[in-house]
Formats: sequence, structure tokens, C-alpha cells
Amino acid sequence: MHNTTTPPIPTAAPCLSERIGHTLALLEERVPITRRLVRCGDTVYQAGERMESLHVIHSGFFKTVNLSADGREQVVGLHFKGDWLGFDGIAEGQFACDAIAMDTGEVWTIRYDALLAACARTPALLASMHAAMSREIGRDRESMLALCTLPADARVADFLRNWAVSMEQRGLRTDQITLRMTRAEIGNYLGMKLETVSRALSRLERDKVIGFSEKGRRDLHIPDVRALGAFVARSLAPAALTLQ
Amino acid sequence: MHNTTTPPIPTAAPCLSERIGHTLALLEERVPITRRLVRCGDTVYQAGERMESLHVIHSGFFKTVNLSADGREQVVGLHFKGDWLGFDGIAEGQFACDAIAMDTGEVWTIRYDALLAACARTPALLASMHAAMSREIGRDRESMLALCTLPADARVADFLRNWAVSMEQRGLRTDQITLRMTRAEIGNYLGMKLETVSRALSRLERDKVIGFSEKGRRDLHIPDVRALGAFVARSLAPAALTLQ
DNA sequence: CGGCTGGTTGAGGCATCTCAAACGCAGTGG
DNA sequence: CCACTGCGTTTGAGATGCCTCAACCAGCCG
Repeated sequence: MHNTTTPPIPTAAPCLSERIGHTLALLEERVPITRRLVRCGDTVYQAGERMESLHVIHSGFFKTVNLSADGREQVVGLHFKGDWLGFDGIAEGQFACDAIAMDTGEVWTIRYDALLAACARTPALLASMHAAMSREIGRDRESMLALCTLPADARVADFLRNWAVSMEQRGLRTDQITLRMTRAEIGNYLGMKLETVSRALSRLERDKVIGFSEKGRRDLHIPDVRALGAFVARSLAPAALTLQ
Repeated sequence: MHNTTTPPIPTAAPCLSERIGHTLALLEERVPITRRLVRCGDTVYQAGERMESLHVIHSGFFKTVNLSADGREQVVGLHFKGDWLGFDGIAEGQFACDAIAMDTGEVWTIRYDALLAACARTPALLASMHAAMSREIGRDRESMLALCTLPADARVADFLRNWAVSMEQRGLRTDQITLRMTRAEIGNYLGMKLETVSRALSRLERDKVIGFSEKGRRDLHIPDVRALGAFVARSLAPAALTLQ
């Protein structure tokens, strides 16, 4: 983790894949871990449950769902390999949301007390954990920014772009992605209705920014990730080209 | 800062005020601190700046502002006494947003390396910091929930309620609050336009949920905090009473 | 086959945005 | 003292983006 030259912003992308491997290796050798295989729909933890452990995703894909007292429910986060689950439970000693598997996968469960003890012996582990919490805060704020400043179509494009970037950072293929969420779930996550998601995807397809696989409407391919970013930018200043 | 009589709602409220005092005392005795007085508009840190220190608010009121590459700008957090500033900078070693004072106040600045060293010696300090990060994640998710599930009027009511609760948790008066934000800033934070904020406040006043001070439209008083919660609930199920 | 779940698309309605006018207040300078 | 200006706020009227409601389609499974 020693930088010879400090790069300005030359894509932190390849870095993250290594960092994930590093963190997983570190955990494996320094902390008692319980491995658990999960299937789509399994809950890793539930709101209200006592927080005794944190979890790190070894493989698979997960969502966190916030439930308010009056029954409103919202997907507040999507999580991939290397992400931690359960930070929300530290403050109050119990979880504030549900963490649910969206696919088969494996989570590593680590008792929080054991983790802290290991962190005391291994500063790099503490640094990993802090970095993960920090990144989570940053991602939440990016979500808020998108929710508040982007129109529906652009929000969907941004969502797909973030997904592709997440894949890229983990060394997976970005041109082809299979959404494991229904339109309703995507809409819930993005603060819009399922019909709006559907229309947005259709428009993105019409604009050739994405394409649907012949297999079905859940799989789509992204010819060029940057085109998604360009679509977002375009919908922010539609008249800028003609005016100036 | 010891309360002789516990305030109306004996929930987790009194707890937090004590915890803030505890954390500040702990910092004061275990870590080298730089105190800094700030005035409205001063920046505590800026996006892109190297993260060398974290900050804890000793007094005053601050906002964090996220700025996207394409120029979109959004208030993503409001912070009061006892809150930490700068967590977003840990992951990448540089801050991802601006932290700006909204009022005169004092921040305590702590070098991150010194903080980690102190945490190694004082587990309670580490616990405090983790709890603060965890709470921040929780609050961000609450914000997302509000943004995605509440109509504009309810969002404003919820915003005021959260403000009042924050005051209450810190042992300050909740019936009278002076917004130190313009309508435009509130709207930016809540994902709506300033006119919508203004209309929402007018409606809340008409419904007697809030009242404006005779001094001006920036000061308002809240007869009953629970009425704000009730207003939120009402706008979620307007027809429920008549239907069932 | 028939039911079920998820997706697409259209038509109309509503909440919020946009544009515009007017007001109060504070600061400034004649 | 009174314009005069600038900023923040309020309120109205019209435009629009998204929601609601509804119909229909495709794949899947008993």
C-alpha cells in the first residue's frame, strides 16, 4: 500500500480489486470467520436484531432495505464483493435495516468484539474497515445527489453507470450486466415508479446507450460506459448546445 | 451539563447529550486538539483537500456540500454539536465534499494519525468514533428514505422535525428554532425548489403545525414536535381515515 | 391449458417546476 | 430623511415530468 507517485485522479479502479483481495486475505488470517452461503432472498441480518457481528461479502450481491416506523420501505444500498454489511448497527448496538441477498453468494461473518481485538493488533485491518465505512458514507451522498439533481431518465442511466463501474472495479465484465432486481425494486431504489423505470430503459435503448439481450429484459449490455455518463450530462443541459 | 429534571420524552434523547459531553471530554484529555473559531461561511475543509485531520463540532452549525464533476451541487448533511466532520475523506485520503460553517462556532481539529494512536490506547475513543460514523450512515439513509417516499410538504415537515429532535437531543429548546438557511438552501437539501419550500412552510403555518415569529420568516416556533410527525403521517395516507 | 408474475406502453391527472410579479428588509449614498 | 438597490421571500398562473390507472404481452410453472 505504498505509493511511489501520488496520482491525481488516474482511475482508482484497478486499485480496488486488489484492495478487496488484500482485505479478504487479511481477515482470513487474522480474525475468526464464519462463512455462510446464501441464496437469493436470504437475510443476512434484520432491523432490530442485536448487532454482534459485521459481515463482508465474499461473493454475490446484496441490498440493504430501510423500513420506517410508519411502514415506508426503501432500498438504500446495493452491495457487491468486498463491501461490508452492518455498519449501521454499530451506533445503537442493533441493526437499523435489513440486509438481503439478491443472488447466491457467500458472506463472511466476523464477531465485532473479535474484529476490534484483531484491529488492535493489525492496524491495516482497522484502516480497511474505516475506509469501507468512509466509502459507504461517500456513496450514500452520491445517491442523495443523484436523487435530488437528476431527472428520472438520467437517474436510471446513472444507476446503470454506477453498476458498471462497480463491476469494472472488481474486474468483472462491464459490457454485459444482468439486473437481479425487478423494475419495482430499481424504482424503489431510485425514488420513482416501476413504469418510469421501464420507460427510461426503453428510451436508453432507443438512444442506443444500452441494448437488451435477446434472452430477456433482465439482461442488458452496455456498448460504452461513457455513453451513459454522456447521457446524464446531456439531460442536465439539453439546450446548452444550441444556445452557446 | 447535568440535567436535574429529564425532559418530556424519556427516550434516547438525554443519552446523546451526555455522550457528546463524554466524547468531548475524552478527546480533550487523550488527544492533541487544535481549537478553531469559525464564522458563518468559513470552510472547515474543502473537497479535494488532503485529509490529515478529522473535526468535531464543539459549537455551531455546519453543512456538508457535495459537488459533482459536472457542476451539480448539493447540501448532503447538516451537523450540530458533537458531530464529526471529515469521515468522507478517510477512504481516498482526500475530502469528497466541502464542510462549511452556517454560524459562529468552534471546531476541534484532530490529526488523524494522532487520533488512531489515541484510539489504540483508549478503546472508548474508538467506540465513539465508530458510533459517530455509524450514526452518519444511518442518517444518510433516513434522508434517502425521506427523499424517495415523502411528498414535498411532508419532506419539509420531516426536516423541521429532525431539526427539533437534534436540538432536543442536545438539550436545547425545541419550541423555537431559527433556520440559518435560506429557502433555496433548504430546497437544495430536500430536493425541491425554493418556491416549493416557501409554499410548504406557508401550508404548515396555515395548519397550525408551525408558527412564524413576528421578527421575521427565518425564525419559527413549533408548538408541538409530535404534530410535525402527525403531519407527515397524514400526508402518507390521506384517505385511510375515510376508507377504513 | 390457465394462472401468475414481471414488463411494456398509452392516456389522463396531479404535484412540482418554471416564470413572473410584488413585497419586506437592510444597507448605501445622495 | 428619502430614494435606491439587492437579496430573500411570497404568491400566482401556466407548463411539464412523473404518477396513476389500465390494458396487453411474454415467460414460467403447476
